[in-house]
Amino acid sequence: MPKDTFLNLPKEKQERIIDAAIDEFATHSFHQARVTAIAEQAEIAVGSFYQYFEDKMDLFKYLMEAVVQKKISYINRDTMENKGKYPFFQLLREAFSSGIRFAKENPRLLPIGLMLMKDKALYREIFGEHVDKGIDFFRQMLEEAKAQGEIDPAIDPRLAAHMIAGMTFSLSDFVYADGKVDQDDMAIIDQMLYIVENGLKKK
Amino acid sequence: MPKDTFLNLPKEKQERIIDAAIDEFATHSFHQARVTAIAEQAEIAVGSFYQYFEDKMDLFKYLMEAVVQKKISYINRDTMENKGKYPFFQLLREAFSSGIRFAKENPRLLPIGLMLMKDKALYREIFGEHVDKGIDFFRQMLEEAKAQGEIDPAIDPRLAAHMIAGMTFSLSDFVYADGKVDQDDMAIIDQMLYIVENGLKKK
Amino acid sequence: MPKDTFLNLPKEKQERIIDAAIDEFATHSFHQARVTAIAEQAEIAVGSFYQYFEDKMDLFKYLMEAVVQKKISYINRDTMENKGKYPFFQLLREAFSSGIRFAKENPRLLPIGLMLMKDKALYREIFGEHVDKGIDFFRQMLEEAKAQGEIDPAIDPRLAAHMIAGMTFSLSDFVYADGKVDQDDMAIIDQMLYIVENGLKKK
Amino acid sequence: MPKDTFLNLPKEKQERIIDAAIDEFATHSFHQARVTAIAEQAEIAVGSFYQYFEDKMDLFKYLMEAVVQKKISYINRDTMENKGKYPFFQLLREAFSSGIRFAKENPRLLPIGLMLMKDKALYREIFGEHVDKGIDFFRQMLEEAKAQGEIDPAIDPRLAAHMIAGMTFSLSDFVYADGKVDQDDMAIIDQMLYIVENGLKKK
DNA sequence: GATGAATGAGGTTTCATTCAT
DNA sequence: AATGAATGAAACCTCATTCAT
Repeated sequence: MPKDTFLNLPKEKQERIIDAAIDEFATHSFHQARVTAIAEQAEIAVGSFYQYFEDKMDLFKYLMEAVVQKKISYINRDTMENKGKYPFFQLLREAFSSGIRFAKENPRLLPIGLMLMKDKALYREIFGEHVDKGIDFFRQMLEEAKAQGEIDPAIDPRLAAHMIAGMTFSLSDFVYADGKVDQDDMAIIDQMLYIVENGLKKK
Repeated sequence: MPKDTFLNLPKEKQERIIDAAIDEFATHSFHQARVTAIAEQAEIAVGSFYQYFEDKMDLFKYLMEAVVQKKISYINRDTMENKGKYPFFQLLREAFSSGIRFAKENPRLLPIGLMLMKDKALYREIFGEHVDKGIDFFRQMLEEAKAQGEIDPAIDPRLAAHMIAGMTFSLSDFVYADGKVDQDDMAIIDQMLYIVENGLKKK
Repeated sequence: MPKDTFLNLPKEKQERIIDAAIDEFATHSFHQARVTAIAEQAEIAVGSFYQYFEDKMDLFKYLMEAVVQKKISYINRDTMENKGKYPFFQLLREAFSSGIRFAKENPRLLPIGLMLMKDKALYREIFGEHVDKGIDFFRQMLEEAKAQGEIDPAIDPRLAAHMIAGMTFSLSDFVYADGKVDQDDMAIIDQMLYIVENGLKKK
Repeated sequence: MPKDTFLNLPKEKQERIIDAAIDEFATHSFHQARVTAIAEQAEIAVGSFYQYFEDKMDLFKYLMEAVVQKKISYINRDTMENKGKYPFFQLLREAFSSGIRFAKENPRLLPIGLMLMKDKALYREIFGEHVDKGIDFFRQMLEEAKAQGEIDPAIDPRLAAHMIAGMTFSLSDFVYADGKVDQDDMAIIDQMLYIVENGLKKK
């Protein structure tokens, strides 16, 4: 919820500010990140910063919401809208592949997301009490899949959801650590899915 | 490397300080954590803190090393020493079960570990350049298992190692989020292993 | 090298700060001098101080350079530029008289200069390795005068330079200790020169 | 005025402490000098320090008085006692030569003396209001010499005293800067005296 | 008398935020 | 709306001195 002053800014300027913020938060924890540094890199006056945002947290929240939006934007719309029609493992494949595409194209956002994910206090401040939407998302999918008989009835959806969520982090880490994944990315996803699928599916 | 002054302190006092430090680091990032708060909670003078430790980082490093030691202490010694003799999935089971026991008995250490794991700069400061021992550990195990024909030859050990490492985090998270896991912990591990085993093993 | 922020300040404010700094450094050694005291006396916030200067040393260096400039400004320009044309003892007279004028008109700067002169480590930090420009200056003058046959060939210019440099301190001290020298200042210089001249000149 | 505890200490220990103190004060201003550093180097406990001396200043004063005593001890006793009988320039020669001997044999004391000499506030704290005994000493000598007709009646004893005192500093500096003066020291003194004598004596 | 841990006031510096132009 | 100086509350850390054994 930045102020209107920010939203009325020319897009180019908005982007300069957002970019500067991303750079700062990508390399510093929320508390270490300096408003002054952001303003400097964005080539705006510090005072202006406070005409655009309530305070540092205000910008950070805005950033996080934007990140979430962006991440969602990577998910195939059709898949999104017709979730019910697709088999579980195909949805999972879409989730992973959108995740990896997002990670590859927005590498600077990864460390911010990770940091946030691990700082529960911060997370709660931003997304409220209910602590992990990602896990819930997978859990729901798993429960439906279980109901459809797609996966092994012995599986505890809660645990499996945690595992899968963890894997998406692994994927990100993997991409991030090894830099540009020039091999066939799909091959990686396929392998991961292959493992998960073998692990979960009904026998 | 705390100073001798600290090591000569009565155990009870040492613990008070360590406990206070854990509490502070569990709820604040390294930079956000305040020496003063630690001193206050431990009921010592700030000056005393600096007679015990070089500075905040010194304490943090000490804490991290202690955590690593403690974590290692949860691993069954026999398993540790005769790694070669056991089948891969048994070793994995031991790794998971020691991890979950550690997590359950030291819940306050989890957030610190997670935070550290995600702050690469801090991690490097403490454990040096070689960035992820955990992943390396699993990778090596996987390569040997692959050579032994225990796992699917199509598996990329590097990727699988990332996945498994990610899962240990999931496990911790799971334990942490749900608090005291009063159900049969082993059942959880078994389920996770069941999934992983089905995913990885040679068919 | 204060920051631009300082240089852009209204002269009046700059002076208030410089004055406060001089007062503080005149009565305290560099390490004893407190930034807070300077800020208080100058009636600025401590934070402002750090918008003007990098740190305490930055201010001190600036001050010292300003002092040197000011001291130089007291030397008659013509004498400065046509050094070669004037006889040694006339140059010396000019050096002494400019020194005494400087001392009389800037009494608060004296103790700072003296303190600096005696703290070799500090001196080096500010003016670099080459430790005593004043002495070198006199030595050079003496060597030329010796070559011109103006002074006794038995004189060791190095020693004499030390002596003369020492005397300039004496002069300053004299002025400083006795406060406003209301007697004829030139008479003092003349007497000093009379002594030195009789001591050095060729017989 | 150290406490009796100090004076009762075995000479060897007293010296270790004094030496450590000299080293510390020779390299740091009074305020920069650390009691802890002195205790460490002297291999005594900090607590012990405070059983020997009231505080840091107490030690410093004691040191300064010891230095003065030591300096005096370099002056030929006969010269001291029969001051009246000797001609002025011979006394001056004795003063200079004792000074140079002292400087050469106690090089570490020089920077301390210089520092003190330039920190009027400190000086006053230690030697009381009357600011410069050295200058007074020379002034008195000069007045007597003037009365005896030994020196030029036009000379102002006050100024000349300042000059001569300044020169003793020059001498010290000279010795200190150039390290071990292996040339004939007396030659240096003679030259200095030659200059001074020619400058001052009655014509 | 000796020890060295304990104390806390005080100093420097940073930085989010406000203010005046 | 834009600017960037001004502010002052912390934070870290040091060290003279005291205290308890």
